[in-house]
Amino acid sequence: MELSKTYNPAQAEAKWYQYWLEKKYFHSTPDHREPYTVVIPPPNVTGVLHMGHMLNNTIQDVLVRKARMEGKNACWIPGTDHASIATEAKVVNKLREQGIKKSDLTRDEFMKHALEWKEKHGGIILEQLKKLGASCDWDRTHFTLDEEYSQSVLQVFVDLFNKGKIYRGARMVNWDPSALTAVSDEEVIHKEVNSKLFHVRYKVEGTEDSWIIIATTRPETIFGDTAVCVNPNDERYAHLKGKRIIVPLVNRSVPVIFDEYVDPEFGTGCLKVTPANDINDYELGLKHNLEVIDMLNPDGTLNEHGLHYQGKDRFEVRKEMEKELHDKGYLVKTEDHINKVGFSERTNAVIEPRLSLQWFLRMKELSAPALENVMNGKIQFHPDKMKNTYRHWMENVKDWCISRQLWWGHRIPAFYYGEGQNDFVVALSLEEAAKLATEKLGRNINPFELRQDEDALDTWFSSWLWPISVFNCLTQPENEEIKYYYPTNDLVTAPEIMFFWVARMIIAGYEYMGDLPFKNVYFTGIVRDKLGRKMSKSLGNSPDPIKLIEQYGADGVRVGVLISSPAGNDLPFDTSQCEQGRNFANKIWNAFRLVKSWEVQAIGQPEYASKSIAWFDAKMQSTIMEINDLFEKFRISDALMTTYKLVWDDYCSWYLELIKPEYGQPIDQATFDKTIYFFEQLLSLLHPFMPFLTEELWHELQTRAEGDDIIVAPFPKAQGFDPEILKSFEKAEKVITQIRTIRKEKNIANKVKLELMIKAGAQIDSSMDAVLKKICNLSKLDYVNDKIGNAYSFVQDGSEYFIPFTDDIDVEAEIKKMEEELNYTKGFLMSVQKKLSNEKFVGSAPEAVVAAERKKEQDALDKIKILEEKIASLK
RNA sequence: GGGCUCUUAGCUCAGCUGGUUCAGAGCACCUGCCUUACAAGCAGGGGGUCACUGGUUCGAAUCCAGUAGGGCCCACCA
Repeated sequence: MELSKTYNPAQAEAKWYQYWLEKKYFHSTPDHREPYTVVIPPPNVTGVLHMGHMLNNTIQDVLVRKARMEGKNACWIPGTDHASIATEAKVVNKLREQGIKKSDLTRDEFMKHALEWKEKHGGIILEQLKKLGASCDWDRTHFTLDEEYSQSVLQVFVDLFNKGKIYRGARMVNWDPSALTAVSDEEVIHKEVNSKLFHVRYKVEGTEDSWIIIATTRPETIFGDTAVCVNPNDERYAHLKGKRIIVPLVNRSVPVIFDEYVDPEFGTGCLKVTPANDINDYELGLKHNLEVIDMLNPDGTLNEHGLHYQGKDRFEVRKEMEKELHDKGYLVKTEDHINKVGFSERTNAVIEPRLSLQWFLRMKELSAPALENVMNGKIQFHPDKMKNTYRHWMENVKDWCISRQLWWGHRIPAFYYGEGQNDFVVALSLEEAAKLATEKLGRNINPFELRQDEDALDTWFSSWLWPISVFNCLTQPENEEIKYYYPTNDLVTAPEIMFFWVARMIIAGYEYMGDLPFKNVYFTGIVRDKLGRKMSKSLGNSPDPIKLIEQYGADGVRVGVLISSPAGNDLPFDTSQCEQGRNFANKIWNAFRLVKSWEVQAIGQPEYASKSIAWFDAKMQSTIMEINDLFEKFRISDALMTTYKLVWDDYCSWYLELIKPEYGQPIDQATFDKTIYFFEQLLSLLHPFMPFLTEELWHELQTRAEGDDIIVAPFPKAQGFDPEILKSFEKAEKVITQIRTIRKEKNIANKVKLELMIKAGAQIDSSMDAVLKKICNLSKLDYVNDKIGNAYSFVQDGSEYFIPFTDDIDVEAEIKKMEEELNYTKGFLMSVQKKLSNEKFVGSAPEAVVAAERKKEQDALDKIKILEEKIASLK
């Protein structure tokens, strides 16, 4: 059958993925082998694959496949995250389109809709990962809202509550008025925005015409003002001591308070205080015992305190108030101002500080072992410098607000028996709660008297248990699986979620397992477009990964995303990289076509072939050492590049060209066998990066016995090798390049045979002569004692090489070329001699270094001598 | 504002504890080639005061200090 000139990925990909699944190669159960475990960073259940996932999961698959080939019991656990805010927002939107308001639904009804949504869209992303070749154990797919998983989340909540780590309290939280929920500090993105600084005058109470001017960016919060604050050292306002101020529009009388918090340099040095709507003002309020007036509804509109603005959104109010304040003579001036505003990561709404009752987790003590064991290297970060960022956060860790005012999530297992702030118990079930309440109150409490907390837990409060709960350790303690697979080995994730997820998993690991959750954390970079912008859906600058796979093949895309993506570095992605990957796949395919085309016969092995085999074997062994070393250091891109060069340059460009029989000629058995063996070794090295192509060729090269598949073939280990062969070959390479250059410059076709005469220098190495003869298409290779006239010549490693003219040449040009080389060598010699004449250098540098310089000097002198003689002879 | 980090070829990056792995790789570029594995290819080639300024040293891309400019994280200046 005629083989296609190019590799056709689509067919191979479908075939082999199915094959691997059928053979259960991805499936893992505990056995006697060393485990190698990776848990996937669970993508949003309703998400679709983007380039970030591609990068992240390709790296994981490379690690997992390599471990599997190394004979480890590789287990890569997939799954999805319920992503409460994001998913609930999607469901709410969808319902709105259908004319259904969330507020019209009961919690159960809403959950039903959400689950339907999840059934419909859930897990698309996992199907997409299969296209990429991800070798996850799909039998172990988890979802953070699954029953058993949920059970473990609630158990942890109850446990931490009982340990006194969880408390409920009124706190200023980041309120998302769009999602109607509190969000954590980490979910708030601060951005600089252009705004206005409004200078508004407030009248001093009891005076006719005495005013103070306050600068604010948020005039609408005037309705919540309960004080005016100045710096006690500010002379300008000393006269306000004991005075009260009338807040404009509302005509509320508020006290003047003095606090060093106020910066006299900013604005007018006079601050309006709205404790309900600003975190700093809140602190001031606590300190100075101020009244708290919240003028905002949860959805960001003004409430009854907003008077005639009631029901209008805060931003609309700001605009209208500018006019009203101006018309009524309160607005002194406005000036442009740049300030930072917090936006919700999920909904992009402007975050409002809001006072509310929330649940918190005390972090300080809990996080101590997590900090310690990263800093002491028990858990390693790649790149290592990420530790610094981690340390900074951990040392300043704040309590974690774990409640969210959402339904799509784990409902907080707190049950209220009264209206008081502390009239509740925490338990795993209603019955248990009733029992506890009965004990607590000393009177009988029935389950139906209890009311469960309406809030759900922050999504990260479930994902922080991921490496533990995928093995059901909390619900089935000490089970075989957790004992076998935990701690997991490597975690591959994005630096953005170092605090959200990585840090908290480490915390949970030490708290619940008494041990680290993973040994290595590999931080990928952010995938950016050509212009350096982050690839995102909203910008529309992210290519569809599935289309890319269709276009370039999964292997091509995998190579494309890995080829220039060192750990921790951003990946500036361009589809041309996938082209490079596809071309590489094609190159390998064609190497296979060549090998496949040979006819094997029982003939003797030529010397050039045995030499080439010896060289390539040494080259491959030394490169395998390098590759394994790079893997150990998690330098995945470099490992790929090193493999790439071994295959393309050394195997295809050098080795195959060397041993290739002339057209139509057969090849000897020994050489053929070795060539196949090398090919198989290379395919094995490539398999983690390019799983489909390698499996395809593995089976094309030979008919295989049952179970002889590359996915479980041993990953090559370096054998010993003779470095001298590598050196000899390197020298030969230089000579070959010289001859090729002559051919090109003199326009001598490759098929024209040439003669080569060598006047050997002291360091001549003739071990590769057969190779030289073969690849340079030489009819003759002889050693001579005297120079050859009428020949092209060059000097390499102290020996002179001559190629007798095949026809007339330009002598002048030859002389000119040699004179140029002579000049360069003389300059080089001078610099070396200068160094050697420096007594301090000779005195203080190590002997080896001085000796090396001396050798350089001698070599240069030799070369100059040869060149001068040559020029003379040509003249 | 604080902390961390970076600056090497047109682009993306290697260069460990200062000296033959010292100025490198891949891509891009230029010049020849449609040579029966591969033009998604082959062969050859050009290209960098290693951000800047000082210092330490016989010797600095490499160590130190400062300057400039990026990036990331944290932070309550209305």
